[in-house]
Amino acid sequence: MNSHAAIRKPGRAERNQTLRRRLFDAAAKIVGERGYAEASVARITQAAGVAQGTFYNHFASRQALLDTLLPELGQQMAHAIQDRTAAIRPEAPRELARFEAWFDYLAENPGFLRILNEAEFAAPDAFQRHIANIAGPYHRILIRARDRGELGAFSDAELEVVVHMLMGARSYLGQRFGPAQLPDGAVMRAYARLLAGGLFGEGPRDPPECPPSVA
Amino acid sequence: MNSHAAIRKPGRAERNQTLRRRLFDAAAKIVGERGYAEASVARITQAAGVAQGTFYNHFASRQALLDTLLPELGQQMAHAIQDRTAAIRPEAPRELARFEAWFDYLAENPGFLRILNEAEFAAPDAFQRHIANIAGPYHRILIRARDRGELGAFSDAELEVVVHMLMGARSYLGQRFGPAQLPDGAVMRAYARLLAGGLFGEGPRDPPECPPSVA
DNA sequence: ATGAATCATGAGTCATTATTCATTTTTATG
DNA sequence: CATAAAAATGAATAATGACTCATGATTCAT
Repeated sequence: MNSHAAIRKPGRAERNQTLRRRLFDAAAKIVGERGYAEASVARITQAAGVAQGTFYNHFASRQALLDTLLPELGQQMAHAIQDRTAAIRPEAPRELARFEAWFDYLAENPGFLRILNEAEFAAPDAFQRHIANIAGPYHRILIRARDRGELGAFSDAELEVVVHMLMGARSYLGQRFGPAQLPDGAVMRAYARLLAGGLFGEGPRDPPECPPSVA
Repeated sequence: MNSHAAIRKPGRAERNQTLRRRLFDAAAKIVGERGYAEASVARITQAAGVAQGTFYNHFASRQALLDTLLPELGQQMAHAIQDRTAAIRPEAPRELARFEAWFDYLAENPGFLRILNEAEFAAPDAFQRHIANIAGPYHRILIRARDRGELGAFSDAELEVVVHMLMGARSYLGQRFGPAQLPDGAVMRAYARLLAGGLFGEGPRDPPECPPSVA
């Protein structure tokens, strides 16, 4: 039914999808660079190259679009990290790989961290959904690792706390040490050391092996 | 010169201070409860019981007031925590006390966390200043503790990373487990365990000793 | 007390925004 | 091609908000 040449024949549904995506991408770019407050309908539609009224044929309201941003991009981020780390065992190097993948993702998607962090206030529902999306699977991963004997004896509730600690740590580190602000790999090393032996563990089990009993 | 009765004699300077404080407190309350966006000059002045124009006799602009919120309240918070933990030694229990004091402070000042976190976007200069105010001394404290031999062999740069990890962890935990949302003291226990032995430290030196291998 | 400086007031200005709607253009169908 | 449905348009609406300013009150030094 597509004539004989499949050159240009967008079709109404496909066209709608494309335009919706254009608006979404424009919003993501603006929010990532300048924040939610600057993402007015006027600016978004201008960046997408359509008239203001068009916006409301694709989204019920400005807030509706803003609420879509984080869940969608967040899933994208989660998949990017999962894909790179799912196969690694045991859990310790896998967790380090997740951490590294997070920074790589931030480097490739410079606007993401702002979209994520500011969402807590500019799109609270989206933010809660995202946190649940990430924390839930993360929690289950740690529980399984513990059951395999690869973690300390944390309870389920304690592991949930750990998950939020690690997420908070990533968020702050992402802001502060975004591109490459610290000498060499101090960020990775600090993270690895803290997870491997804690802050107060006498001798970290990295270069050596076991703490020398009393020293 | 105050007559013989020191009843009421505000004086211009003192009065100005009082009014400035009234505006500051009103803003802090509104921002803490409803966010920076809701803290319009109209609402602030109404809450403070003055006319809108009065605002500009005490602050150069709305943003100027918003920019003073976090640094001032942040110092207050820092002192509250310092006062309760400065004397504790060694560093491990002291760090735990800081953590506990943070949650106590949040419980007593419910608006603070929002003022802090949203400031990253609503008052970026103030936010950076606050982070520096907290991270700097914190970093020095950890460096001294390490030099006393109470920490693992972290480098200075690594300790800076640790500081930001801990700050991020606190921020996230504060949001998610604000009043008392987790069964008993799982938050404190998880924090203590992670700092004492890391996430992957085989046998944490707490209640049991080793997980039952396979179960 | 008096005049000058300081402060309080709130109505008015100007700019910005989300959203609607009458109209036009495009797309699909008979 | 003709017609109806769907989508695009952009000007109009209505609300909000930061900031200004002319006016009037208060404070202070003399």
